Amino acid sequence: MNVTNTQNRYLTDLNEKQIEAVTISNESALILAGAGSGKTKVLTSRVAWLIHNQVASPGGILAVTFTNKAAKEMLLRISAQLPINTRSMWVGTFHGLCNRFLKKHFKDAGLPEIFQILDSADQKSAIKRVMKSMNVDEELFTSKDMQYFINANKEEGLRSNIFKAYDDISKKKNEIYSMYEKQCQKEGVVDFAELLLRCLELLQKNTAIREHYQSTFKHVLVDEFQDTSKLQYQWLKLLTADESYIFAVGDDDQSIYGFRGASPGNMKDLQKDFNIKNVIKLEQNYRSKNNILNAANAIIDNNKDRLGKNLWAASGDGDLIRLYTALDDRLEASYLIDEIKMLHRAGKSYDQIAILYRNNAQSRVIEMAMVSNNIPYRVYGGLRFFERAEIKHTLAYLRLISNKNDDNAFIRIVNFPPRGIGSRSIEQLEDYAKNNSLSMWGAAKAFSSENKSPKISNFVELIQGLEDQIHATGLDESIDYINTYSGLKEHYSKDKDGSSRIENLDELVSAAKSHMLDRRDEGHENLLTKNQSLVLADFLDFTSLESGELQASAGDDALQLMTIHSSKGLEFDVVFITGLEDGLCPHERSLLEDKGIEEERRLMYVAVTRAKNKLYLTLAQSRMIYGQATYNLPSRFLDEIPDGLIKRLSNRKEVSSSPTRIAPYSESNHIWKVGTTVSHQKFGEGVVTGYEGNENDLRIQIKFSGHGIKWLAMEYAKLNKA
DNA sequence: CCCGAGGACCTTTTT
DNA sequence: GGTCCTCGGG
Repeated sequence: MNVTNTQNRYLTDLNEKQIEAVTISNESALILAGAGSGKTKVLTSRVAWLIHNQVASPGGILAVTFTNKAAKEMLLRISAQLPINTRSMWVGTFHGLCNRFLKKHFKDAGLPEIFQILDSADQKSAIKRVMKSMNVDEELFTSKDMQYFINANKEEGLRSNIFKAYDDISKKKNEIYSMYEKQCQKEGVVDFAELLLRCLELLQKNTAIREHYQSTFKHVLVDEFQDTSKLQYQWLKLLTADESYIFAVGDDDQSIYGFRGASPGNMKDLQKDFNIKNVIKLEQNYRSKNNILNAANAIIDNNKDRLGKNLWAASGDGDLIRLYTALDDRLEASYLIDEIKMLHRAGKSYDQIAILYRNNAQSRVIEMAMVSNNIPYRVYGGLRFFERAEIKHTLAYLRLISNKNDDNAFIRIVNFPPRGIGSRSIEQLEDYAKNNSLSMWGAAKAFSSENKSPKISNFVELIQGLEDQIHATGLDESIDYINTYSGLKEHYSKDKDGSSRIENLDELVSAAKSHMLDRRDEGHENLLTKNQSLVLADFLDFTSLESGELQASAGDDALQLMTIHSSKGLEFDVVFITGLEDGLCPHERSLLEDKGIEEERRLMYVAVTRAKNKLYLTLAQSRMIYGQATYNLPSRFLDEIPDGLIKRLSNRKEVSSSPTRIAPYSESNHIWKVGTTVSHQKFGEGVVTGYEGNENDLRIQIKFSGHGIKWLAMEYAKLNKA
């Protein structure tokens, strides 16, 4: 490879493989980028290289990621490398870019100019409304099932008029789906899946638009390609015409989002569809010590169907991996405390230490231990800023002002804060709206002009007053005004724990302010001054698409607590992977799924490769799950790590004072293994989810499909293997 | 309208 | 065990 080119300062600190990836010419590429191999660096250097060498203009580049955080990071790093403005580049998330397309071509997409985006919670309540209006009770299936049905079909590109019902239930579901589509269209709202599907359909149906973008985007770059869904892949294909090239970066071993539609098979399809001759593998790892990498390599080697790669580092072996077995989950947590205190005394800052777990429920015990030991910590995940109830309330006022057809928003705030418009009045409005094909707002206005209800008239006036305010002053001031005059602040001031909610409402004002400043920096001055309605709509898009990561008190030196899933992409000096028990990690439910165990193994691989210098693996022999003590075996993944890499520690803090515990009964001694399907005379079919006791008194925990979770004493119960 | 009792639920998550 | 939702009485 010729790297002597003087023009390419973008290549100076890249390794040979990275350079090969960055400088690939006139062909599409699949870059198999292992954990810690400089994936983002390659992607942004690629953009810089393309532009610098005039292979592409900024406007000819489309780069897509999954999260806003990643998109921001990408833009930041591109502009750090290149002295150009990045405004003309299309860089963003799949949803953000689709929204941009749909906004630009709203007419061709069959949408109103100002349409609102529903987040999952909004979608669910919209579905509930449909089901209620069709008198479908949630006995047969829930609104959650329905939500899954709709999103899965949209993901498959199936509209309700194409879907083929195979039984009565799916027939009913499809009827609801159809009504839901109509309702969204009428109300001018679009859910997340719709953003993608609508955009795909726009490109499919409209040749002129499709060809325009195909000739515009010469280079389409995709990050985390293994996480793309089938729909997203189709979208990418449609945007990339014959003379365009796709540059996909991903790692099949880090595909952990199968459950939400990720289709790592796209990597194989890509090779075929884009005629990719050689996959470029980035295997040099710049993050972890070799003991850690070798453990990761050994674990992932048990998966079949990999594209295959082996990580290595030039940085030496490092410490052995420490494996600690605690008697129970509380003692596991106190081991964490001991180790962390020790590390901290040795000068390690808390924020370089992460505690990972498989599910969120596990954080409770750990958090309690942290609190009682005064160790600062931060839990990732959970409720986002824009998802908080009080924020959604103010946003609903804004949404209704922005789009009077948004019945979701109307219903949310018509009686919040309480203003004496009870469920009976709301039902009357609903009926009136239905009979006269009006929106709820339309019905309220009709009621108001006929003086049917003074309370509803007041509400109509309130909204109109707030709307005037929006047009009279800036967005942030208007939000402040709404917070007060809607009565929200007063309402929360009466609440005993309402003060934090009021703080959040004020925080929303600053969020609006900084959003406008960002827009100004991005050069959208026109958008900001010309038309208040568009300013508002733009802000509302922002609040739906950017869920608002917890305003991280970035300066704080705090321990990092998160699920393994949310640790993807991050790195820490010290990593504790906790709860390494069969049933938890791998999760018992994954054992029932096809290929489930392989995804769990990838999860383990992701967890292990987060660690730079020190890796701790911990497990507990017994653990409280759903209020029950459960006994699990050590995770099977632990057996996959070569012995030479591990230092085993066990029950270092023996608890002589604790009451006699039933020793965990080895699973190999009985036939009722976790995951076994069994049948019971009375309860029917079920799956073994745990067990406790000993030879003489063995009890098995079984989850029955119809009767929930039961503990059965094997001495009495008559069980058969199904 | 508010509050408390009772029931169902319980893997992972971004947009 | 905890949370979230629903429903019914005050």
